[in-house]
Amino acid sequence: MNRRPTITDVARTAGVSVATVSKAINGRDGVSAATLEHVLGVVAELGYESSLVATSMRRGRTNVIGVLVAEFEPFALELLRGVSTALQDTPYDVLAYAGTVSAGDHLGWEHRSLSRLGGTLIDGAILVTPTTAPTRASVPIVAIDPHTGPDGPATVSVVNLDGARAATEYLLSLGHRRIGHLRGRTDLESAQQRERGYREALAGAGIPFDPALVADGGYRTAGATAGAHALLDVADRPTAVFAANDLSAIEMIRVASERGLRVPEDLSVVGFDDIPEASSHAPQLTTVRQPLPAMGAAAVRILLGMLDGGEPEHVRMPAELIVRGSTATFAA
Amino acid sequence: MNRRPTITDVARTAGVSVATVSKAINGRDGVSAATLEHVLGVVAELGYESSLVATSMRRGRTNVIGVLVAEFEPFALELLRGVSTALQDTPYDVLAYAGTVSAGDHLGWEHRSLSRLGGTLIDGAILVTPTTAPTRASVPIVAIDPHTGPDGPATVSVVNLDGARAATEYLLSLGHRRIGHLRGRTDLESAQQRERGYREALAGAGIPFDPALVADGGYRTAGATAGAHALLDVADRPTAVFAANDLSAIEMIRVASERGLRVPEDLSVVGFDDIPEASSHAPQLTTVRQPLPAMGAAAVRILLGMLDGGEPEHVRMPAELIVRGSTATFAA
DNA sequence: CTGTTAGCGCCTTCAA
DNA sequence: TTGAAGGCGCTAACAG
Repeated sequence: MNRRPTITDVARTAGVSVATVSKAINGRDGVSAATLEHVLGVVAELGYESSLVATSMRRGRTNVIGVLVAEFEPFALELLRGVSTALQDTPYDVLAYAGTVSAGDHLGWEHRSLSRLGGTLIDGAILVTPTTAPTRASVPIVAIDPHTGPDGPATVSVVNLDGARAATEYLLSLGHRRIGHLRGRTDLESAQQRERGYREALAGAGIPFDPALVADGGYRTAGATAGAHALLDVADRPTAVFAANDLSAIEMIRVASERGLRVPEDLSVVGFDDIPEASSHAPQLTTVRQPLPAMGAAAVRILLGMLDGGEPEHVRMPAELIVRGSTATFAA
Repeated sequence: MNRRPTITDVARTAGVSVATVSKAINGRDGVSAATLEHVLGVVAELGYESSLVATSMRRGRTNVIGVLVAEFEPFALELLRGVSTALQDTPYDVLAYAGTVSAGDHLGWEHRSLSRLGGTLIDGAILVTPTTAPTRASVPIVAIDPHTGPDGPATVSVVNLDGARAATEYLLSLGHRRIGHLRGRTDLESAQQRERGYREALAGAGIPFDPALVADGGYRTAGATAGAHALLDVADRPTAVFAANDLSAIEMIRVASERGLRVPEDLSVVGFDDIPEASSHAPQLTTVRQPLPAMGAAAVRILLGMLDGGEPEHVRMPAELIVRGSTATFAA
């Protein structure tokens, strides 16, 4: 647990000033070949690496991109893969940060994380499903699955409306007429669009909208439990459910099973996202795929562009229905 | 892109000194109730959050745990989930860092990352499959799937030997006699143990070891390609392959398919890890499961203990054979 | 070519 | 109860 060597240790060992060491390390000129070699030798010997913290405090740039999340859940992790891969051959390192929300923080985790890391530790940030549209950011920002629609910061998202419509229309094509919706985090544009897609598909099929068939899921397993029960408690219970994401779809299935319903025989369920769990689940989940790694990569591209003086962009990527085993034709 | 508010901004706005703001924020006493309220009001108004960088530079602790990885691949991501979950109800935030290896860095990414973040940004570190046993660390460390065996830093790993033996014995039980091994990163203890388990199983069945049936995979997709080809190039080619991890198992299957071999009909393949891809792959992968989230949680437990003055521990978790579709009986 | 100085944002003595 | 001063490790002026 001995202290890491600092630039001062290097300077003392090499018998030169701290400034000279700094110059040597950073390849500035104004250092003789002999001194340079000597200093670098000491650096290697001591195993010195400059402190990211001190450097970033002094310098503007750190060459680190931050991926800010509320929580490391599958959705964020898949994005992270894409981000990481896209940053592979750039000089940037990736730093993923999950900030716990302090109790009385009204501004949300993204504000806190941004404020704590931005301007110092990270050169730019990718926000995953932020709960708010960050204003006054100190670094360039790209939001994935943003709070608001295309305005303000740069955004990357899928065509949620089309995806949701496709999912619902697929259930309709299977003969279902009582179709429930376990909706997502209503503060996110994605959840709103998915509900809208659901409604539009119903309307297109001439089915009147029944408010009782929509319950809150909040995109999270824990949050979906009550909603799942609620949907199954409806007198004329739905024969199919379009859940706003895979996590809540999986919870929907779990709750249904708990109540003795078989999926897909007694209840069809469609999710959204296509996280890895979707295909490893039993039964495998019919879902709407978001190209998560590609979305992460797109966010990187935009962010690097912005760091280079470019304009914020708004990218929409396609969503694709993936039919698997959690859906079946409605047997009246 | 306006600058984030600093403590100085708060002080100026509130009409007090920086020191007073600091005390107010950190709940130190020596601040009158009136001043406290006023200052906190300004803090809220300005949306001020202390800079993690500046704070960590000045203070020792940051309440941030670092998960240091070479790359965000599935193995690391699954661990990250466990770490994140385990840290949920603690005051610690999680910071995952993937440091790119600078060209001529002999000491490895973990040294660099540790040196750059340790002692300043993070209070403790969890190292994922480090390439070297870090000495002289400035913060408590737990290594997952460590370089060396149980000595030095705290470690978390599975019983690789048993897992590998179980995998190989399963292939033997299916009637296979020519069994290849696509081995892992030979610098890691896990890869060595897995090869040993493979050999012991063969020996136990009275099958002489054939060096031609062992090829290097290096745990990575790209690294496994050549090894996969090599195994299939052997005159009397293996009818089954035990790959040292899932990523190389999947690559093994891809290469086999490319050469017109069907899995599992013509070639059985077993992996190791049970990353999400294992079950979503077609065919689903027979593999040896590592309880990755649990391992991440165990690392957290140990690390928090060490931060609390506890001793380093060495935890071994069980590995379990999961039989799926990539293996079949050998039809002579 | 080298060293001295100042200061990034923050917290902690120590004085007033 | 408050504020002034120093310093964490580092880099960018500037001076020698």
